Amino acid sequence: MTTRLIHPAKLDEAVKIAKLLGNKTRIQILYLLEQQQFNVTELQEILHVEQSSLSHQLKELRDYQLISQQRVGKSVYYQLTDPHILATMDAILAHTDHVLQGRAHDGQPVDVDQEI
Amino acid sequence: MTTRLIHPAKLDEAVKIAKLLGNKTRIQILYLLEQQQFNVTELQEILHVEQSSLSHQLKELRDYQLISQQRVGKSVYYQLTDPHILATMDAILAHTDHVLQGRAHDGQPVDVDQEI
DNA sequence: AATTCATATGATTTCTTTTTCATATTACCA
DNA sequence: TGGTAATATGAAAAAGAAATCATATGAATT
Repeated sequence: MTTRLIHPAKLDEAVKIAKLLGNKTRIQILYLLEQQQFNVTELQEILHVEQSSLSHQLKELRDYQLISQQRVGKSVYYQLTDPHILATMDAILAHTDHVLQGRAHDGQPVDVDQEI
Repeated sequence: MTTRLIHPAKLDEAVKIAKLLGNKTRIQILYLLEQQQFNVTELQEILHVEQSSLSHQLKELRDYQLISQQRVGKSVYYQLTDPHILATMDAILAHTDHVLQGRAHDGQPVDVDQEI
């Protein structure tokens, strides 16, 4: 019987993506930018993350080319570069639903999104 | 315009899953167990990971109920508990392909899997 | 041109994850 | 029953990621 492993280069890449998504702030940023573009101040207010910290996170997403910047006067707007990542995020969120459903023993439906 | 955020509980869960997949050994374990069950020694040999280290990784996957154990004599066999995770993994691997294709400038097709 | 607002960056500190080491547990075998 | 093979576990060490702090940059405003 022949056993397959994930090819090393592919594996590295997969781990990188998963790590990027393995952070609250970064997931929320992607989730927000899916809806529209935001500048850094707006993201800061929505996410309650400190300026520098947010900036560092944005850099990670930029470095991986998931988002891109565009300067408008004093502010910098961010948008999704690679909508393909949304499919991956959706898969994770779908799994999340699956898990939350499965573990919700009180029969209450799980509230999925939150308006702000 | 109304902006949506991911609900906190869901977000936490999503981050957990993503983190679990954000590790070479753990992804490979899931990829292997998708194919068949393996005991710890077999996994060790295939993955070249030290016994204790592997055992700790298996525990994480167990704790999150992605895999389960079954003792057979002296050895312990592991299997996937929640095949739903495979959809998530596939999405990540698909994104990986997308990225590797995009960055492959030499026109060479990217070798995806590896037999062992 | 000096000041202020928005954002970025590098270095340091703090927190988290992973590995390693030593030891425990459980089953099999002589 | 004592020994050994397979796996698990807790604690400590090492490696990695995130937050914080101080400062830099770049555009607007006075």
